[in-house]
Amino acid sequence: MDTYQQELIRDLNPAQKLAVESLDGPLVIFAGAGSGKTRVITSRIASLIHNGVDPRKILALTFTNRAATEMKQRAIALNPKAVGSQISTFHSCCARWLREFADELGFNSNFTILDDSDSKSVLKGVIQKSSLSESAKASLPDYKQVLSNIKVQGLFPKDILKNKMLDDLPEGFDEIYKSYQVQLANCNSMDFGDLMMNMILLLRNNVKVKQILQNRYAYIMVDEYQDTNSVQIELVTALGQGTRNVCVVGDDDQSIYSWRGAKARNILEFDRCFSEAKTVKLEQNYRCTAHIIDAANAVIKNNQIRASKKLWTENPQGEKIEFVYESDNEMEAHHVVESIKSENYMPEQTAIFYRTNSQSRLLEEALLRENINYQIYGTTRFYDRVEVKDLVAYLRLLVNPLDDVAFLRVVNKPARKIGGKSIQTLQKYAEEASKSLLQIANSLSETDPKLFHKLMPFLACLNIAKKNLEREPLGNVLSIILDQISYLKYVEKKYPNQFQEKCENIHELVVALNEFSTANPNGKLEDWLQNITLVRGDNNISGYVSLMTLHMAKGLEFDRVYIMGFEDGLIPHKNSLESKQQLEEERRLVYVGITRARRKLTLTAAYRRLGYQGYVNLPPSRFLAEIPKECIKGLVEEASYGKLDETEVVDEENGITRHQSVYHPTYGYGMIDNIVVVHGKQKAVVEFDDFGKRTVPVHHLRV
DNA sequence: ATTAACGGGCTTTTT
DNA sequence: GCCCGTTAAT
Repeated sequence: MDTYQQELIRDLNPAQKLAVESLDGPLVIFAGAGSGKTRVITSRIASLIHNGVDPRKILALTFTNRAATEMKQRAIALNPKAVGSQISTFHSCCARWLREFADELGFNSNFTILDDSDSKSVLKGVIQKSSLSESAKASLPDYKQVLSNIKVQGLFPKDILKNKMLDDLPEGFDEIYKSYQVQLANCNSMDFGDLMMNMILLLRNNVKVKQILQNRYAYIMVDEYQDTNSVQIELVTALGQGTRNVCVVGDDDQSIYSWRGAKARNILEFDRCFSEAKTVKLEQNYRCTAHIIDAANAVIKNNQIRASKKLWTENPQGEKIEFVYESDNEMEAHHVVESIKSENYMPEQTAIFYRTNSQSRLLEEALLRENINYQIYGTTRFYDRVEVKDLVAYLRLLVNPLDDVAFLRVVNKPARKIGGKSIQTLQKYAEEASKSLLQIANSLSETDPKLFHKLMPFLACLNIAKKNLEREPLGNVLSIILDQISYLKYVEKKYPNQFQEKCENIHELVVALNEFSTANPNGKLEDWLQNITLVRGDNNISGYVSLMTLHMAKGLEFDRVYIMGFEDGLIPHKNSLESKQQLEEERRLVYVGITRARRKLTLTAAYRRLGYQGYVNLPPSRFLAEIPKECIKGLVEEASYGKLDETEVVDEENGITRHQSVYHPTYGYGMIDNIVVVHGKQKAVVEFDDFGKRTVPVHHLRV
């Protein structure tokens, strides 16, 4: 062993060393939270290259772009040659391979990748054209969910027809599925599921492609293996069949994507495909305080379906976990923000987690009020904004003229008096001629001059933009489009209140495009487009507090963590209360959340929560009762966990009851809306005449 | 006859 | 808050 390798494994524990040194042959690494998983994988990559393996023959697959980026950066830090290795997400890899082998599948390599909302609108069109009953047509969201479900199981339309066991599918699903795929093929487009499915199709049926890819990669590593679905398993096994140097890493206790087709038992059954596989368990946690690890272990041990494994740590006990029970969700947000202000953790080392995306709104408002910079991971993505999606649709049409989805999105934006009827006739023409909407639109000058006239400005804009595509930086091409269609004017008229914000987004888009052109002088618009569909903006900006769902939190770590909405109905979610399996997954979600915190953790709940319609009362989460008392402070009576206390609290002594007019020394006059217990103390929720709704201690009030 | 604008009903988690 | 069905405007 030379000095480089000695340095690489210095201060690794024995299990980690074993994992880094077992380079050849199949290997399963069970890696508990904070057990140094990424360090192990990246050291393996560095070591392989150091041993003379061509970096390009190393493939590492992850689920999130963030994981891929981090892995790549850390591998490069250990061995600069790792820059040549392919480290990216399943979806990006598949997209890359599919562009390379598109013609083998009858696609053009500039195909469009449809995101979920695009896919939904195609599905909507297909259902409307179908011969389904009206009542079946009404349940569109069902179809979208079923379709995604079917695809993550790797079922093609022909499998649906054969498989009579799938008889709980909605009416006419097989027909819808078939025409949906035909429609997508006509548009030279693929949805997220297709990226995986089409790759499988190639590997199954195309020996040439299979051999090329098997020879291309000598070492394969898969992160978060507990989250793989059957299609991804098939992909990994097919690619790894040649050299059998397949290393998978995961933790069944962190399996939180079963609703997306992930099968945690994949990691337990890895040796079914690779019978000679070795196993390594990483159980020492280097991340969290002992209190946090104790709490996490105590919670997860209530799950019955799991491999035996126990996380331990040598870290100090640290501060107790804190439970905070506030009167409503607004106060909950307020409390978190005040807490962040009062403590001195670095903003980029502070994170706030919640179960549903909608919970972020109040929190954002509270953070904005206090001028705390924050960033949201995941949805509400920049590229999901209407104005950005519209402009991206214009760009998509430049690259892929068959993209009917993009066409339909923007043909009438800004309004050009092209509504449902015009679209119908256009679709009829297109179908008769077997052309895309854009192609047929361009050829209407004789057949339908009236419609053609209405389409003119739209078509002209695209033509002008296309002419500039070769010679101008991409941002300038977008500016030309903006100018041609007077898009800013349209936005100002349609969204007067959000005009400035949307302008900034548009400007940012132009800048992003120009930056891309500068960074990749030979970069094509299609490369940029693929990136924005598959890559989310998710880097950790310094000076910013991070907000995200519990699902997004996996794989991250922060000194200071808050988990909000720790209530039965949110955590566990109300839709998961029915089955034991679903409840266990919710518990794993809590486990993931807890183990993100390095130093201090706060769980918050609200007595009542203002939702889409009025207030709902949710009891504190049942999972609180599973946390040992010595790890946590601030709990109210145990009896209330998982059960709602309906009794109204009234302060008889002071004559304070609901709907009572009161006076507060700071806020003046108001009316009591409700009286609640916070931290065992009575507080009144008061609607003040001049200050709106506030929660104040009862003893500050005068009748 | 068509298109544009307005108000009502739901909201889990994501590549 | 977002998507959809209804009404008002052309």
